[in-house]
Amino acid sequence: MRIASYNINGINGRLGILIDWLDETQPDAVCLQELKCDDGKFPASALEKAGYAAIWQGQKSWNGVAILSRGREPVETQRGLAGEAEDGQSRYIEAAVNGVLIGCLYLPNGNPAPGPKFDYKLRWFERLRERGKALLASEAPVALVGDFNVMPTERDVYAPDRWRDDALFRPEVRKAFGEMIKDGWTDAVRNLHPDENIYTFWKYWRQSFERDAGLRIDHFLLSPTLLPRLTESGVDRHIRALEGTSDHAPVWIEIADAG
DNA sequence: ATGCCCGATCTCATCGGA
Repeated sequence: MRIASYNINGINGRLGILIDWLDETQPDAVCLQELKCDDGKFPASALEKAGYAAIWQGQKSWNGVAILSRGREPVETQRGLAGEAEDGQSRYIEAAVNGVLIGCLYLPNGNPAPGPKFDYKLRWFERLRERGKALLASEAPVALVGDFNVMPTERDVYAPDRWRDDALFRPEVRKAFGEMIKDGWTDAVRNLHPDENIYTFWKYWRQSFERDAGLRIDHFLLSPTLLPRLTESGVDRHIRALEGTSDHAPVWIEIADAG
């Protein structure tokens, strides 16, 4: 079973790229972030023609997350995170797909830091952590998938010293990610490739992709009950090279069938 | 130290992204 994550940065503006990539790589489940469209403008019928059922949590202009499932309906288990009643930002949706519980998330960017946006990021991270604890306690096979907006280690940044004070790399945020690892989650891609420089995002500016000046910020956190089935991971870098593409590349993992 | 490049928006400029 292939599970992919893709921050598409505007789903309707890049629908052709998305459909072609689905046809090419045929992931079984896809977590999308930054839809940048409200619920009514989500391209459900085009995706259905491509063979994918979907659930989504849209929002006009910003944010927005979706889970696609190839050939079967995702069974929604939650949308949004508890703990902040006034939160109108669409950043979390969760569903069971083929026996795996998948939480699709788009963690807040948090810049500028310090400031209210950074505070919101840290609160959101804690709310995710709480949801994660409940999922771990269930002992279900779970993957928390998406754009975490954090580089967990120096290896995940092309130039760490330039990012020290950034909301994606500040100690508070890396610590929050580390707390989830302590809770029992495993960073799937890093687990398979401990010593490689792997990036999933490159700025549009200054020919970042051509220079491979990237960041690894799109992650898969696996529960201990799912981790033994992890076999492979990769980044579809050729998608980032296309004209009119997102600033993120799709990332994927392979999960073996349940024993 | 700042902007660069992008998408969305009732656009001709601003915000948010990371």
